[in-house]
Amino acid sequence: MRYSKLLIPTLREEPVEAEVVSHRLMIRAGMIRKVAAGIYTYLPLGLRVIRKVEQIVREEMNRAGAQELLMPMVQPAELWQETGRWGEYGKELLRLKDRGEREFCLGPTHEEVITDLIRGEIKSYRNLPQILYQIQTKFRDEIRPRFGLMRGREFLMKDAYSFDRDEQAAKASYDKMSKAYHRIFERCGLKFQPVEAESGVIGGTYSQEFMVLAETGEDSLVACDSCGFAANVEKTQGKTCPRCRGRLITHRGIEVGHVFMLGTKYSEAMKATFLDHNGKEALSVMGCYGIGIGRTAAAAIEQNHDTKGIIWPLPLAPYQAHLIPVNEQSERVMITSELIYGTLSNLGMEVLIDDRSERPGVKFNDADLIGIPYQILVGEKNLADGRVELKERRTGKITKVTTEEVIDLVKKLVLPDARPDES
RNA sequence: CGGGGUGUAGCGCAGCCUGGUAGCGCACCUGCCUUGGGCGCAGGGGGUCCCCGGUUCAAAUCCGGGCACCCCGACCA
Repeated sequence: MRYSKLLIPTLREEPVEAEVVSHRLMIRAGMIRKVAAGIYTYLPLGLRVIRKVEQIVREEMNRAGAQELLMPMVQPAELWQETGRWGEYGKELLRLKDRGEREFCLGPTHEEVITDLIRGEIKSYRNLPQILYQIQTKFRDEIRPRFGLMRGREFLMKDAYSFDRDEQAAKASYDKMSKAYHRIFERCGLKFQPVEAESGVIGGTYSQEFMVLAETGEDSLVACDSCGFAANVEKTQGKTCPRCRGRLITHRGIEVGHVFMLGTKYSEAMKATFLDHNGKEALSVMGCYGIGIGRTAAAAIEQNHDTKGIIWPLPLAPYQAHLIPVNEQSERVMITSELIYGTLSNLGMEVLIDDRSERPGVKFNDADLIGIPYQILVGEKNLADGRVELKERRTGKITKVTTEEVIDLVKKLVLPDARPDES
């Protein structure tokens, strides 16, 4: 894509409202803009990153045998009254009435809706297990939204729900999802730690949180230095590991995913039953599994940035290569740039070419801020020797090579991770 | 929801105490100039001073009420 045609409103100055680095950098890099407290517009660059996260999540959910569906954001009060959560959920549940004075809420989660679906459609053990997921906008009227996409009121979440014939089968679904989560966060290029956790308002028997390790994280977790046990702080008292009595070390983290064994809490309340192989009525055993999409993107920035800006892990980068003609008035620079741009694009790469009529310093600084992992600099200076520069954003390392070589190099660096361009 | 703070141009702020022509930097537009790290010169556009009410000859400024947003504490992907 051509920079001059894109809406990427970068800012030189620090937005004062933003406290944490991911929030600041997302605003400065022109990825998001605030509409109201905890409610944001994703600009083109931000949306591309969101789509990258979504796509990885989608691929791994599908690989694990989950099926994608899409449920409504507006949900009728009746379903919530059935489980008793209309009364329990409190002010975080944003309630509204339609023109006929019927009560609804904006969905903060979808156990009621999915259980309603399944009880109507699944009547036999032969149709179990079912794992269904969606990537959808949630609304939780948080007491105090903050930190940009890290804790918004409106946010994108992948939520999955499993239905099984018994505890044992449910555990298998749970393990499948847990394994998928490991793959997802690995593929996103994040350092993370699964921890044992409480199950909170969602209810259920046990749960695991997936924490991205970052100093600025809102959550604390403890990890054993000898046996690998890890838990969130509420779950563990004491300084010694409950498993092996080793030493527990505290870390900060950002909760990006959560897997729950729900048991029969919802199937019982909503009478989601099926006939087992003896023809006897039985309750579905459920699990639910969330991933904060925007929060994952924000966590990636918390973990990958420097004083100049964002350093995207390649799989989440809005573009894979950032081509900078240093002086767009030089014919030679432009011819070489266009050649590289065309060739890389034809190879299926996502290339951003900065064709703006800006001074070099502006382009360099914007490039470092936006944080695309590979920059290709084309300027008179090196072109005199028939060379261009390949700069790695993370290390700042510059390699001077010929045009043919840079195409070959970037191809090798980028294509093993290349995904089809969804836009 | 409690405590603290802010609301003036797209962004960052000054002006408010002591009422009297609404300002500065960045960004934006035009022209010239410049092109390897956020150039330079000249000209220019842009404001319900958060909203409602009050005091006053006169309110961004003083008073009352409301709203929004930010920060600190208990819940959550």
